[in-house]
Amino acid sequence: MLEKQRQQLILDLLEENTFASVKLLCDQLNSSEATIRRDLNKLAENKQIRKIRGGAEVLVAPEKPARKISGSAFLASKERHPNTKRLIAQKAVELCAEDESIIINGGSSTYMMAEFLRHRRMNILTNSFVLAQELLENSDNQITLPGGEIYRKQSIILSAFENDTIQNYHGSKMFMGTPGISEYGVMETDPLLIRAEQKLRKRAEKLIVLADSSKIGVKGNLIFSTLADVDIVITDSHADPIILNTFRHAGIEVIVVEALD
Amino acid sequence: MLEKQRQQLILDLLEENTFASVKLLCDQLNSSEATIRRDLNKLAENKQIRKIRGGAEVLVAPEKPARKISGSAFLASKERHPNTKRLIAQKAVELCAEDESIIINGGSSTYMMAEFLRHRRMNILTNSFVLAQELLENSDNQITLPGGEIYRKQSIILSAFENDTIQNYHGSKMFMGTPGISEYGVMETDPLLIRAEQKLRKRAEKLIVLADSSKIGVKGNLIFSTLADVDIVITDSHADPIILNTFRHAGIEVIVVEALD
DNA sequence: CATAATTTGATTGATTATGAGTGTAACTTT
DNA sequence: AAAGTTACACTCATAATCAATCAAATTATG
Repeated sequence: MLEKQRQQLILDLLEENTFASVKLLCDQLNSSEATIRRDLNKLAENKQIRKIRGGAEVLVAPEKPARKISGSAFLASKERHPNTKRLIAQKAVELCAEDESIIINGGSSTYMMAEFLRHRRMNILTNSFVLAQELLENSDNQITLPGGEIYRKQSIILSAFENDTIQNYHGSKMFMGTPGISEYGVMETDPLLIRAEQKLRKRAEKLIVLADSSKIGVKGNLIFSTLADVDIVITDSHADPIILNTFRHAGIEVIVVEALD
Repeated sequence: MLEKQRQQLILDLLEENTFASVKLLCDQLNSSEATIRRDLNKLAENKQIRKIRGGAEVLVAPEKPARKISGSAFLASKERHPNTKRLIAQKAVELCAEDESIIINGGSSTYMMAEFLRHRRMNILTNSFVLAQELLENSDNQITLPGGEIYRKQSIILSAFENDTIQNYHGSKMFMGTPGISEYGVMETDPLLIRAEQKLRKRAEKLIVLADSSKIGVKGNLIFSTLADVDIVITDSHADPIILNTFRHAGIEVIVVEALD
């Protein structure tokens, strides 16, 4: 990770919390104590943060942002292929047996699984606060959450530390969306989330990626996992067949639903 | 690939991610390090990007996305003394300073604290899913959750295991309601909840009990903690003064608000 | 087709960032 | 007050990044 990028993430984390310990930052940013300390010194020199024993805090409490409360988290997001994504989500749920234990990583694709989980009765571990909310209200599934602070930007629970409840969880499948999947693997954009998500991955036997055709072949961003670590990809019929064959050669089961929009 | 084309792709990639390392750009654009560096130099000369060690960043950071929150109504249980309980909750919040770290145990009494936490900015650890929901939507407080499954009966998170995120949490105060408090201590009805709640208790310096007059002197059920472990009791003016004196003798600070209904 | 101009990629050595180790200071616990 | 723990600044060896140089490859031009 780049120095500047790391420092920006430190600022972001402080924005969320007003305070962050050195240990937490090491954990979150995957860097050594020495590096984090150097970063904190630089940021403090530039009057961007205030160093305090054990970590750092924001200089001035940030402005309270005007808040708009509106419907569900992802309905607002301008999705491009809502109907196709819905079909993909449905197919994902169909892969699950009753009473199975699964893991659902937060995101707009996986959020759509909620509709089809309504009349199921499974054990679901999810880091998505809004999905947990939805499932708690409109389904009979057993919901488990990882511990941690709620990352407001995406209302996802950020488990900072290694020893967490989820270490005792075992899921047969983990479902996740992605901004892109290619021969390089599955991508993720948020450096803060990626580690927590990879921790989730370890708790599940199989990884199932929900990726509509606009995600197929898209590279860039951070690599969440290699193709070798992916078991199933669910996509739609507009996906490039050549790339899908690459996936199949990598031992991935590719499920194609019909593209609707 | 043409030079101009390559440089446009660099700009596109930066637009997406804010940062890009030289290595990543080499991979993405299939070019050598030297070429990428030359591109970056040109783009930087034209003030299209800013070079940083290891890569480049966009000139102006993109706006952070607006917060996404979904709404959910909490069905307030038909309590017997809603106005008095509200006053007690208000008094409880008044005990807290800005930026304090506190723990709020789930329950109908403590849920009412949410209204008064609206314009505060504190670090709040709570096992109450609905309280977390409410605070996430209507306050700027930092919310942390213990890991575990959601106990539907009370929508409280049940941390089953010992090694949890909350072991790293430290709160100055823990707030809790109770079905009864007497010389035997603070009571709790649910055997499933009591252990998880006692674990929370250990993470806080002081224990503050919210107990309207109908709870004072009530025995029975399970003992959550002895009086020796209680620091403050907030109750109303209908409470039996003799029992309140017992509390004071046990070293407890008793705060009495006026009974309204 | 040959030659010049430009672009590219590899190599080099200088510069800078990183992580581990160490001793000291600050804070806690006993 | 002493012992123990944690945070911290410092040094040093290693690794990564970078600008400069030069040769090879590509493209343009007469």
